[in-house]
Amino acid sequence: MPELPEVETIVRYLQLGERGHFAIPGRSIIDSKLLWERTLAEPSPSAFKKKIIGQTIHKVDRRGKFIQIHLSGLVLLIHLRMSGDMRIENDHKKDKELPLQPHDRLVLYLDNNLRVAFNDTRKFGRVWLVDDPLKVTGQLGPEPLDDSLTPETFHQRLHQHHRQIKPLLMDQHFLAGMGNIYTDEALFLARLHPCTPSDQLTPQQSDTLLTAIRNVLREGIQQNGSSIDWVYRGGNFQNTFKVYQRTGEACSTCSTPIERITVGQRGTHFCPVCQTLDLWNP
DNA sequence: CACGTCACCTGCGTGC
DNA sequence: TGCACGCAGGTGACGT
Repeated sequence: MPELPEVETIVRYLQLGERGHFAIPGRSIIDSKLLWERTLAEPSPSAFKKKIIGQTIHKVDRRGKFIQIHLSGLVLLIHLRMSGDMRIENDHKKDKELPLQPHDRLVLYLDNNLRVAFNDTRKFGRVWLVDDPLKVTGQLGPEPLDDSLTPETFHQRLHQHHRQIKPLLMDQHFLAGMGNIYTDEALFLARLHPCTPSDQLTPQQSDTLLTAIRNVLREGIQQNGSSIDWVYRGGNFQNTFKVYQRTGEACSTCSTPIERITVGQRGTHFCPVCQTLDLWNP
């Protein structure tokens, strides 16, 4: 489910709640419930409970695909992996607690009767409670939407590797936030074959690629993310996919059927005519 | 260093 | 209807 735009959508939801209700900044945490132990990467379940109770939520932001909930001196980091989601709701009326949902893995109880649930069907998601978020996010590459990443730097970084462009873009050490959907979409916009060696891009192609990446991410954020599971949140990006999961459909540019191949063990969608692999390009 | 394979998990769509 | 199979938005540990 979540790539950068979906994580950004969730972060905004945690910051603002819905229609002005359910915002979590300013609240304090009065209890926690861990329903699946392996969800918690760090620290131990008992230390987690002890440390998190009494903490105040100061702000929520994002680094790559990590949600960062800044507390009083500690930071709660959440990675949604494939199927994670966050939900804020009214916990109880009087003494009766609302039943939890299937696949809820961790629940935080706030001081105003709200509860925040981390729900994760496939159990791949992870949560860390640490003093220094860089312990977890320190090795991430640059934020693609940050202006400090210039086209020149991006081009240089591409040329520091000799790798297929798609797996490189999805490598979180190289760039933080790209996933399978947005990478396929960006490569289509930039007219680059997913297997193009990263050090063969011309400065012009690198520039076009960075612009394409920023365009798909911004569009994704504007549409509140992509997935089917996100419809309730207003996510709409799936309706704008040009290649992802459109195998066999006509390319929007040249009408050639979109192809699906496997690159780096991931399903990869592209137009074989618009996205040619020219290994001899100047 | 680049790349392949497997592991971690559950659920859904497809085709027999 | 039942069932096997392939596939899924991510990542990290290994082996070559």
